[in-house]
Amino acid sequence: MAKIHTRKNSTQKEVIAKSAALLFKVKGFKASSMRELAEAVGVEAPSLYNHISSKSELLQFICFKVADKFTTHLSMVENSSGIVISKIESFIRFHICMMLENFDEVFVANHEWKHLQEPFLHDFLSQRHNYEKRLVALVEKGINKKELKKQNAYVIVLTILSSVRGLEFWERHKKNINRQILEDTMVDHLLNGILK
Amino acid sequence: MAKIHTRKNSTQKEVIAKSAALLFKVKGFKASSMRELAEAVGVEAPSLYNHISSKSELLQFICFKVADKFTTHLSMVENSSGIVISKIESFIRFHICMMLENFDEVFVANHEWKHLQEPFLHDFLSQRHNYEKRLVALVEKGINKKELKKQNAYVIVLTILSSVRGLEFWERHKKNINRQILEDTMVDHLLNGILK
DNA sequence: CCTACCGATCGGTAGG
DNA sequence: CCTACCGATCGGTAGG
Repeated sequence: MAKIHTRKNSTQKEVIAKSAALLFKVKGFKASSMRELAEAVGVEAPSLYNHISSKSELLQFICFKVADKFTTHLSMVENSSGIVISKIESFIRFHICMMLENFDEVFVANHEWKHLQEPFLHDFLSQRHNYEKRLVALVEKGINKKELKKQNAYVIVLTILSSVRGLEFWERHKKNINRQILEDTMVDHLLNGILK
Repeated sequence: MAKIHTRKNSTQKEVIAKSAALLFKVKGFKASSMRELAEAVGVEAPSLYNHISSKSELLQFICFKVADKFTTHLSMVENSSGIVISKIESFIRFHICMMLENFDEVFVANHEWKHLQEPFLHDFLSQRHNYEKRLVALVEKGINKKELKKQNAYVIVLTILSSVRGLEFWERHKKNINRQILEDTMVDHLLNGILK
């Protein structure tokens, strides 16, 4: 009985968070009101507070769920066998996949994190910084092993991360182009630029 | 006398817009209050309305100033002589330059345009769409002339635009790396990925 | 889950 | 350029 109660609560929280991600993406965190969110969910605004403690907590929930997924995948890639270049390809394809399949949440994590409250803001930025550092280390490993051209590893990581993030602008054109062509063209462009 | 009055007004409006760009960048448009802006400028909030008509007008002013600069430069590139690849290089370097020298305004135009009111929102998006279309045409011309690999031109434009926009994340690290290295590494990475 | 409601803050105006 | 102020809206609470 207690178990069911808990499960039902967390499910409803996830329903709210899903609506919140869409709303925050479209209007931005600050411009989204709890009354709008309540309407999207189908309840009155005060009822939301039976499932969440604040508007801010919703943003935390969304941002850290996204951050965890990226971190988890990177750990997997790091621990896998294979050459560096195929690890980089795997990480690029995962980013593209996340952009296409969890668009609202990834968008919110990318654009609205600045509205996180401390200590969550610091934690989030620290996680992101650590993520970038691990990617730089991966690229440097590829350079040392002569798999990649000798270039500034940080700039390369910046370029790759930015490019895949740019799929935000993709949404409008989703129907006009095949996903596989998108993914392969992008991977090819990004890898050919750094391959030896 | 009338001339001086006009000039003084427009100057003060530009001072306000400059402070607004910084504020909107740091806190976002919706989270920035006119009282904060007034404090940054050094007056009381109602005094701002002697120089601007609304908070929204400030956002328009910033966004369209940026859009105009990009459009103007692209026209120049299109009308210049030379091979396509050097036109693309010129456009990449101009974007990098804008990111580094008009960071606040470009950031706001990139992130806060969604808060523009109609009909300005429609106008802005239409300008941006037109800009992208002209870039796609340029890349396609390069492909037809066999200067570039045969690939989907839109994905290439998307990748390049996103990469240079990614310099937003650069600011934090400005002091740690030489600007010329940044620019050259990025141009090299992006061009080598599409060169034949 | 709801109705009723509160204190804070917002963009902007009146009037000088 | 200022002081004084307004109506609207916000996130969130009380109480049932």
